[in-house]
Amino acid sequence: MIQTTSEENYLKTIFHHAGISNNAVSTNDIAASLGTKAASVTEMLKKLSTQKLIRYKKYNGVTLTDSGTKQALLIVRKHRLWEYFLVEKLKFSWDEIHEVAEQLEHIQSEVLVERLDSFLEHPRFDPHGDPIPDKKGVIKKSDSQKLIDVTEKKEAIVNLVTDQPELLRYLSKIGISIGSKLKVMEKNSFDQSMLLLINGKNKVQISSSIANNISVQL
Amino acid sequence: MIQTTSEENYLKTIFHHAGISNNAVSTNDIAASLGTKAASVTEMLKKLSTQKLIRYKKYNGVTLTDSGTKQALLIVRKHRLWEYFLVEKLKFSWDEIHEVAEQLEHIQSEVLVERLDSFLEHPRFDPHGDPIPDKKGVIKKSDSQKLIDVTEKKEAIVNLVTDQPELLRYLSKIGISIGSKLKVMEKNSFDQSMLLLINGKNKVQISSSIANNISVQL
DNA sequence: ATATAAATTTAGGCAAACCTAAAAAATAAT
DNA sequence: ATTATTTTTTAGGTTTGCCTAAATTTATAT
Ligand SMILES: [Mn+2]
Ligand SMILES: [Mn+2]
Ligand SMILES: [Mn+2]
Ligand SMILES: [Mn+2]
Repeated sequence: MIQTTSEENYLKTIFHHAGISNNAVSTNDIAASLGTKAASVTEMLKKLSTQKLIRYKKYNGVTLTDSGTKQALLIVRKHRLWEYFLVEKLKFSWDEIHEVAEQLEHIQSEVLVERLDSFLEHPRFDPHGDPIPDKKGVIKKSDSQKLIDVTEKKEAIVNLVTDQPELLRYLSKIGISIGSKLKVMEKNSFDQSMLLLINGKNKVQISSSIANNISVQL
Repeated sequence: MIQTTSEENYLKTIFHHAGISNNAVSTNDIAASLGTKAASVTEMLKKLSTQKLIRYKKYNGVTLTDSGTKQALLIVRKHRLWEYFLVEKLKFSWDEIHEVAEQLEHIQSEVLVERLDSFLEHPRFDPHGDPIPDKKGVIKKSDSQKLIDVTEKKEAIVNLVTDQPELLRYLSKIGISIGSKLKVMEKNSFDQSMLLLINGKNKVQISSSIANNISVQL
């Protein structure tokens, strides 16, 4: 069954909130993410429920069924493949791509996704470091930890950042990208801010909210 | 002002029916093309009219305004650029691309269109030979005539075919593509069918309805 | 010129996806 | 254990884009 763009956006949002362990997601959280109102969410949950894409019991939040998860993974796959395309082929910067990918992810054509994947030579991560699910919806788990949890004096490689334009532009400005080598010079125990040495060159002080949106591999 | 997908489809349909000289287009023709009913068309015409995209007078058909023409040309530009992309980069065949391009043409992002155009190195014709409007909406007119009008014994190069999947698959089967050299061996004056020599190799008999959907340059 | 047919518009409804305001249920605080 | 707060659902509307059926206008045929 083919979903509407709106239904797809709900599935994707539920997927992102549920995390790997498929926790129940609340009506309010969905509404907040989608910029709609709780009443609208309730309506849509009923619809998705009759389509067996979610498990919904009044007042109890929702979880994705296997079928719903599969659909959500396909949308995420498309989103990330298109983001990779925009950066690698069309020379967009990583902060310009999300909105366009939000549109492109809803293009309905199985063959298009697979041809795009081949053309891009089966990328495994999008420009922000997020893993791209394969055709079957399998995601490669890379071990990664938040920069904020890295102990002083340790070195680490950036492998994932949050896909938020303002953050991304800021990171570009201070010279952080996927693959950057960071050394944690100092951690301020009061406000959790950090002094970083980036690629062995520049020292930059970052706040905890920045450090919270960067993940690294040691 | 940003148009809905539906509004864009109406503009594009009016554009295609109006031809170069921007003739008035009838309600019924629009309905037939879009697979909707005349009543729905009338409704939409009122809406497009208040947006000054068309000139509409009850019972008199519609014409595009300059603004409407500009919008239509942009949609056509996007459709054809995406078709070119699908064939040249993703290795689709020319009969598989129209439906996907119908979706892609509605992606809203000015920068995307221009980056795509650059990436493709500013193609001037789509895979069916249709001209791609430039950024300003200018279309290069190539002189071209219908194969059905070519006189016996003349040779000609295929430069445009109608974008209809069944036709395209048939042409592929008999070995006709853009750039093929055709020699008109015989014209049957009874049913307008033709015997063609394709690229100096194969002789193929085609009906008038096929010949009507192929254009050539002498 | 008048009757018939075809094209177009109007009137009244429907489904999707949103909204606000009010009611109901669940949670938290005294 | 009540009361207050928060969360969620229900009820009733709106907009967009579609529909059918009926009315109106235009075109065609006798
Ligand atoms: Mn994104
Ligand atoms: Mn991303
Ligand atoms: Mn096409
Ligand atoms: Mn085409």
